[in-house]
Amino acid sequence: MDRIAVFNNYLRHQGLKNTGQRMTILETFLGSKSHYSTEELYLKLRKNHPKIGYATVHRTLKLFAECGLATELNFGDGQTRYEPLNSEQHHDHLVCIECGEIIEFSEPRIEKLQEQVAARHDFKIKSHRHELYGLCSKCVSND
Amino acid sequence: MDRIAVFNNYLRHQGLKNTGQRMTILETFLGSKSHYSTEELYLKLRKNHPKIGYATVHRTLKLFAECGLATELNFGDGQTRYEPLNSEQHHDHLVCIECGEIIEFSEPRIEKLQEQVAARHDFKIKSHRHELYGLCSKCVSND
DNA sequence: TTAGTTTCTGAAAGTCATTTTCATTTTCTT
DNA sequence: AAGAAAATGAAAATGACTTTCAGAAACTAA
Repeated sequence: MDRIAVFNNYLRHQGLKNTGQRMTILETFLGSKSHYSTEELYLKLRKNHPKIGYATVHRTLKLFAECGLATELNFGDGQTRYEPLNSEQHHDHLVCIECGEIIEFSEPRIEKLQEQVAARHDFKIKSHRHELYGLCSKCVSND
Repeated sequence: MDRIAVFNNYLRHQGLKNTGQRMTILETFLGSKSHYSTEELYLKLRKNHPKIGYATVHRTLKLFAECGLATELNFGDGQTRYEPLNSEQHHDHLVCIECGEIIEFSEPRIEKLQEQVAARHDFKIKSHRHELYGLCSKCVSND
């Protein structure tokens, strides 16, 4: 089942309607590997679809997150970002505080240790956030 | 050098002034192990110091963060929280999504692995954020 | 297909935490 | 003690996000 089908299923299941705007937003969102904020996606969409409003983009991104097609990210710049879920393996992020570049990483050994930490505290993990902030290779050398 | 001296040093060094409000806020802040939001600290201060304004509390907390006396935390509830830096060992957080409890943990092996990840990407870490969200022991058993 | 019901949409207004403004007060330096 | 610089508190502004609402579009049943 591809991601468009996932979304349609979710809509039907929730008694929601499939609209042109939602499809347009989904296609644009999936067709990029960016970590969009609502604002950024809205501006990008506006070029070809000037009639889609900000509120619709916002509401639709939240729908993506609800149905598991996107993950909400927050890198502390005051804007929530949405990452398309590529059914790829789980990953976390390196965030360059100079140029804003976002690099994905995964480290199963860290995940393991997280589980151990949680077990130590009788804590049941539902989700986590792990971000490393600093300078990417380009910005390190330009300093 | 105790933490009050650290703050005074910082003020002098930046050409800022030492005021009664700043000292009051610092003492109250340090005299608790909470993870205060601006709002919470403001309300607590108001009991004994009703003339200290919200903006001053806010500005002062940012000063604490600047001079290293506090760490800004964000657990996704829409409020920035400030944690007094106890010159204790670095730690990260378990956050209970049911009752809001915040548990500190530290795991040097995770820190090590983070460094390895960064090295892999030629990335220079300046700071990081690592939070595990889920249910604390109490909330797990009440489910 | 169509009427009828429900949900959507976009624009504008509303929230809420945070930040800034500004007139006045306080601190610090000579 | 006087002048210069910064701080304060109240109120207004900001900015991301969320809600409202009236008209538009999508679904459903006959």
